[in-house]
Amino acid sequence: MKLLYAEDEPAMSEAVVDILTYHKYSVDPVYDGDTALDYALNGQYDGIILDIMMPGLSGLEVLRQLRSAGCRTPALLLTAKAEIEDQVQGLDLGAGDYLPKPFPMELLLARVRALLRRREEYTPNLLRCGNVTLDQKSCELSCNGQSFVLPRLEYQLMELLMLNRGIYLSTEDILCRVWGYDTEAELGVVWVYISYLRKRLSALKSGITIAARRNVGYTLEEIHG
Amino acid sequence: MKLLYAEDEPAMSEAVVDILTYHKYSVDPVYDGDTALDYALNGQYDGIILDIMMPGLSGLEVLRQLRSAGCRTPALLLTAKAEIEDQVQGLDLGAGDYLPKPFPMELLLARVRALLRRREEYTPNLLRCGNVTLDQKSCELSCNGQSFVLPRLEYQLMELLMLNRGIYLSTEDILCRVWGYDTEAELGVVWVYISYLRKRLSALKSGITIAARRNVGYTLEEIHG
DNA sequence: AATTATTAAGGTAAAACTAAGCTTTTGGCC
DNA sequence: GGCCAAAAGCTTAGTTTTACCTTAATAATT
Repeated sequence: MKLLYAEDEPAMSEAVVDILTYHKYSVDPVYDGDTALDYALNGQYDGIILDIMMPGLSGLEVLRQLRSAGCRTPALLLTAKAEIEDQVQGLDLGAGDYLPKPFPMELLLARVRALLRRREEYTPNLLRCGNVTLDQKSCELSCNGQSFVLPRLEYQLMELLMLNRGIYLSTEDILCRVWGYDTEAELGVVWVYISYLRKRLSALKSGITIAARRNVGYTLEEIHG
Repeated sequence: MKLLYAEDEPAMSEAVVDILTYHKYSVDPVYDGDTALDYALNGQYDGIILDIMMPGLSGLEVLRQLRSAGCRTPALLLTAKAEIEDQVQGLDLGAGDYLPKPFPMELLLARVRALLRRREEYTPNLLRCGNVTLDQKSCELSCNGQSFVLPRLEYQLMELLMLNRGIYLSTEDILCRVWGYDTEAELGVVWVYISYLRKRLSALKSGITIAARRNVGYTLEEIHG
């Protein structure tokens, strides 16, 4: 589970990151509102924790802009001053929850769990392309009633392609975004995994393929005709 | 995609240039503010990355002067000190984004993509000459409903010609600007590619040709009469 | 032990380049 | 002006290189 955590006070941030990391969450800490907004819009998070009082955009403002951009990721607001007005405003903006500082860590963890549970109930986490679906929770690639549970890298590659339909992603881009920019792996592994996915898509008799353009990259494409 | 990157610290610069080049960006590295301003004003860039702390003009100052000169190229600011005041100032000056050092390379790449995506929304990326169009994203050369996807070198040559309509470009110039100033290739290869493009333009029954002037160079020309 | 990840090797088609012979232009010379 | 030769430009066919694809073998995890 990937969380975004915006908090300007370093000591506070470090403590919370430690506790969340210890509990197996993957946390991206940011230290101001503008960065938080940027990360939230460009990254794929399961939940967002926002301090309200921050340099730049306030947590409330970040949330407002996120929602108006169509982002539905559940959010939890933190604040030093437990003012009613802020609370109301935050909840109106679609914050799932609201936590006044200071708070015991147990409470934070409980809230985070609740936040993520709520997400799981409502969001099916299904990516779709043509007649193929990819379940982001179970990593199942399905089509025509059949399905595979994809291994980690195959899944991540498929997800990347599905999230970028119509955009050609270069081999280097893919390597960097799936394997990490500092990976030791060579370009060839991307070709190998593209090949694996193609095999699966054809085994499912899916209506989509991975199209390649020399010197450009790969993208998902529906077969028509 | 062409980027200008101003950074005074050599190790940092080299690392970033490497990673950007690897991802198919064409990067011009400069090492101080004055040079950055000069390049930005005289070159054609799709994006500008500026370190704030630099000898000579600071990144902020470069940006200020650029904007006041009417340059709208999207910019990304980098800085060691994540100071609020700088950030606000930078964003007010029309920097599209702001990235505090140190940062993970993935983040830089994500920012650059976002920066250029924003630009692409506004610019249609279509070059036109007569009844022929060249799509700078998909490399499609189109006319009368028909089209070719051009290979890399043919595309770059066509782009160069389209960007310099009415100007005669010498064979040496073309070799240097398409193949690179340090290429091993001989002049003849330019003639070969001119020939390829002429063949395509005529296959499309286009209304333009590549005109040659002995001892001068080549340019695109509309056929009339 | 089984699944997943990576490397290595061999193949293919497209793209890039070379070389050779051709055509056109230019300018000197009668 | 007309002729010729040299230079410049043009085109094609064939070769080399690159990028991509696939499979199989090996290594690492679980």
